[in-house]
Amino acid sequence: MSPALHELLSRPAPDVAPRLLGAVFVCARDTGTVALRLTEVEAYGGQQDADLPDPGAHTFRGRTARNASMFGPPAHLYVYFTYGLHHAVNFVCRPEGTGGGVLIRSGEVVLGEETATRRRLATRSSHPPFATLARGPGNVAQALGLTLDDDAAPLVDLGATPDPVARAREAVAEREGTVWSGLALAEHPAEDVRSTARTGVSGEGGTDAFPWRFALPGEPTVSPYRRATVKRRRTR
DNA sequence: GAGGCGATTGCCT
DNA sequence: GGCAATCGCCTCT
Repeated sequence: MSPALHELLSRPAPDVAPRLLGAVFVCARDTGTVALRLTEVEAYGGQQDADLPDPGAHTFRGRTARNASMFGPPAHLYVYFTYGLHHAVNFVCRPEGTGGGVLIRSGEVVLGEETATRRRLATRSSHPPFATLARGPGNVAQALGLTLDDDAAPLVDLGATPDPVARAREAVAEREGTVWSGLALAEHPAEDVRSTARTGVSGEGGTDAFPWRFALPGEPTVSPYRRATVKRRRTR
């Protein structure tokens, strides 16, 4: 892979995340190819020796079997399974070798709309509106066809171009018939980026102390903000 | 070895 | 706005 993406993802996640908005994330699978123009991401920091320990991150309590890939080389995927039914995907970052990542929260489907729709219909009773095909982390993973099998998979660097969508299309054609994931960066960073507290993160990590959710304003594909669910004791 | 609960989603009221 | 669904990681006993 060329050094550009690797160099970018070697930086701390909060620096990387806003730069990913507008980039195009391609996942080519046997079951179809889908590409997303990223509109919403969240940064998750490294462990104790990062500048700012991140209590909202999976890395916070150290390396485990589940989060091992987050401590691996940058420019790889970290896919995890949660709530017994959803997958979510991160790009692994590496601030000073402490682990970290950028959660892909939402994107606009720019390639493979039919495939994405078919995958999403597997768990829905109604046809998903276009803007919701990849809105929310669980929906992103489902639309792209990502599962735990894709954890630690490498991210192919498709370069930085003025037209990442076109670049993604070219790459899909070039690599027809193979299974791969890749990222085409936008040549220029998005000018208008909104940062807020992270969605669904409980405790201190979900407050304004960590304004590490980044989104493109005005995009219909950006997920609504939700607070972390309040813990309720099970009543037998 | 057991139990709590999560970087969520979609349907129901 | 409430809450069920559903599984496995992680913590504590």
